[in-house]
Formats: sequence, structure tokens, C-alpha cells
Amino acid sequence: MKSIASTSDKILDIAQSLIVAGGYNGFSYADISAAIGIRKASIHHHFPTKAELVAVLVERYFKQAQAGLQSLREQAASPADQLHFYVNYWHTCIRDASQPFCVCAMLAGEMQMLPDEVASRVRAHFQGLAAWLTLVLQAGVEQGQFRLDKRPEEQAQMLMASVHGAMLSARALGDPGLFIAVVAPEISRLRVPAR
Amino acid sequence: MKSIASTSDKILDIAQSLIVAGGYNGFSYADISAAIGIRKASIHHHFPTKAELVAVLVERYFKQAQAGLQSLREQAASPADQLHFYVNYWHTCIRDASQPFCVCAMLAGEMQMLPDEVASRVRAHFQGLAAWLTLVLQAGVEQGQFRLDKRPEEQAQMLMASVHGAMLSARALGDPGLFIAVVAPEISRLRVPAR
DNA sequence: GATTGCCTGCCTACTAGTAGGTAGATAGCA
DNA sequence: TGCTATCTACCTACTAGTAGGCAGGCAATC
Repeated sequence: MKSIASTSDKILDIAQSLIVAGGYNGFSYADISAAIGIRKASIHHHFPTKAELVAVLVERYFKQAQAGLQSLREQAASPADQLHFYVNYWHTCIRDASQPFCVCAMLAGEMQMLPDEVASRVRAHFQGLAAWLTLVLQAGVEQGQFRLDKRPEEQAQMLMASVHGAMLSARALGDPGLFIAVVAPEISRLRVPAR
Repeated sequence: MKSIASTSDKILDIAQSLIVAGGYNGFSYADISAAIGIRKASIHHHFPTKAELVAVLVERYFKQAQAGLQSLREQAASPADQLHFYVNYWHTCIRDASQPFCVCAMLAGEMQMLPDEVASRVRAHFQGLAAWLTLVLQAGVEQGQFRLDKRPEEQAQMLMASVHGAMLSARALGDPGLFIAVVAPEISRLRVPAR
């Protein structure tokens, strides 16, 4: 079960943290090389081109995210809890600076100049996240936990925008607490008043 | 009144559109050079370093934004109208792709690796925008136009996040209409119900 | 059981091209 | 004259990517 990370996994890990810090054009093979103590050419052995590296990276991120969200829906007690766990995941990441930004949110900003194979995967992540949020909101309405002003799909888009915007504000203003301060009220207003 | 744009203005204009497209690391002096038909070295005459160019650019953007928001507060009839005009400005920019993203939102993502003189100005823009939104919301409450769940400063942060997140979603999903679909309901829910 | 050949992972050494930036000449203008 | 804006020509450092080699593992063959 416990296995040491393969070189290609290490490359992806480092690349991911570099992208989170500075985007697609914000890192080079030389940066990765220095970070994991391997020659530049060896990275090309695993990932022939930068576009391919990032495409694989986003694909991996997409799958991890989908799996995580899926298991959240299976395990967390209620739709409200599912939402709570989701935002809390990011709250923790941002607070301890382990991954203070979503890779896909980062790349979404650079969409216009991303290689196609990367751009399409970033788009897929946004669609997947919106779909998950829609399902959770729908379930919450059915169970009488949420009351929405708008259709679940629209409310999901609003929530997703709120999360990504809050990440941006937290980063711009250098205030990790801002993330939860923005997102928490956005969620709690969906809940039907306790009686 | 009508004056042809100076070379340094043209440089800033092009640089701004390039940053909007690809961020700080997404453009080079060569790109600007090609776009306005001037040699690379001539750009260095106007802006010795890239960091300085972008710092001046963000400063200019900050001042333009502040001036625009200020005059909006003086001219627009009501706080609700002021908010309406603000989001409509971006709605138009995004729809006709003239400036489909806020420079500072773009740069905020790259905050960690931005030169200090740029980062501080990006932060200033976020603070300025939040302050403006706070003032508008406060005025709206005083005039009985808005009813807020939270303190105006918090509500302003939520609104700002929503706007930036909506820009990101619109870009990621390639759907300009998504911006207003997300932001409009976020604003209309602040208004007290008509009676 | 040794030999053969292939595969993986990494290496050194290199390429062409681009990055930001500089030095110094020139042309026009006050 | 001196200033401003531009130019040509160049620099160094770095970019993504390539060529070719080499050590070790694995597996089929003799």
C-alpha cells in the first residue's frame, strides 16, 4: 500500500505547486529539475513537451477532484455537510498554504494562451465542479435542507464563482481568513432557517 | 482634448491587453515591439525594466478605476444604479471581448511571484474596490434600498469575490453570458423587496 | 547458466530561439 | 547646443526540446 512516489509523480507534484504559484508560463523544466534533483532532459523523458506535462497534470487533478467530491457525496451525512466539507478543504489548504489556490482556477485565467489539450481539461474541471455542486444543491432542496432563489445549476455557478473569487481575494490581500469569511455566509444563506 | 496616444501610452495599452490574456509572464518586450512597430530597445527607453512597466500600468489602471468608480458614485442616481452600472461595465467588456478580464484579478493570481512594486499596487486596487463597494452598500442601506445580512464590509468582499469568480468562470467555460448570470442575482438579492 | 537483446530511467552535451537588458549612434526638434 | 526618441547591434541568461550514450533490470534464447 505504502509506496514511494515515482519520479513522474514527483515531477507532477512539483509542477503543480509551481503552477499554483505562477501559472503556466511561471515555471520551467529547469525549476522542476532543480527542485527534485534530476536533469532537465530526464523530465523530457517522462513528459516530452511542457503542454503534455501540464495536460497530464490537469487530468490527474481533475480525476482526484472528481473522486474526492464523489466520495464526499457518498460519505458525508447531508448535502449541507458535503458543502461544508468541500469549502473546509480549501479553507485548510489556504490557511496552511499547502495548496493556496486551485490549479484549474489559476489556469483558467490564462485560458486564451493555453495549449488546447490543457484548456479543454481545465474546462472539464469547471464543468465537473459545477455539476457536483448542482447535484448537492438539488439533493439539499429535496431533503428540505436548502431553499434556493434560482435554479440549482445557476446557484451552483454562483457558488463556484464565490469560491474562486474568494481564493483570489485571499491571495491578493494576503489574508487567508478572507476565503472562509466570503464563502461561509454564501453557503449559510442557502439553508432554510432552523425552527 | 483629442490627442493621439503617446508611444508610452501605446506601450501600456498593448501590455495591458497582453497581461489580460496571459498574465505577467505571458508577454515579452518582443510582443509589444511587434504589436506597435517599434524596436525592443525603444521600449526600454520608456520603461527601463519590465517590473517598472507593469507597476506603472497597474498604477494607471488603479487610478482610472478609482476615478471611474468615484464619478459613478457622483453621477448615478442611486446606490442600486451604481452597482448596476459597475457590473454592466464588465458585462459589456466581457461580451464584446474588449477587455474580458480585470488586469488586477489576473495579476492577483500570480501575486506570489510578482515584483513587490507590482504586488503592492494590485493589493491597493483590491482594497480600493472593496472600499468603494462598501460605501455603495452602506449608502444603499441608509436609503432603504438594500437590506444586508452581514456588515457592509463583509458583503462588499462577497460581492467582489463574486465578480472576479464570475469573470473566471466565463473565461474557463468560454461563455460570456455566464458573468452576468452569476453576478446579477447576487446583486438583486441585496435589494429590499418592492412593495 | 551465460548470452543476447530490449526497455527504462537517467545522464552529458547540444541546438535554435527567446528572455530582459545595454551601449552607442543618429535624427529631429527646442 | 542639448534633449528626446528612436534606431542598430549586441550581450548574457534562460527557454523548450533533441541526440546519443550508458547502466541496470528483465526475459527469452542458446
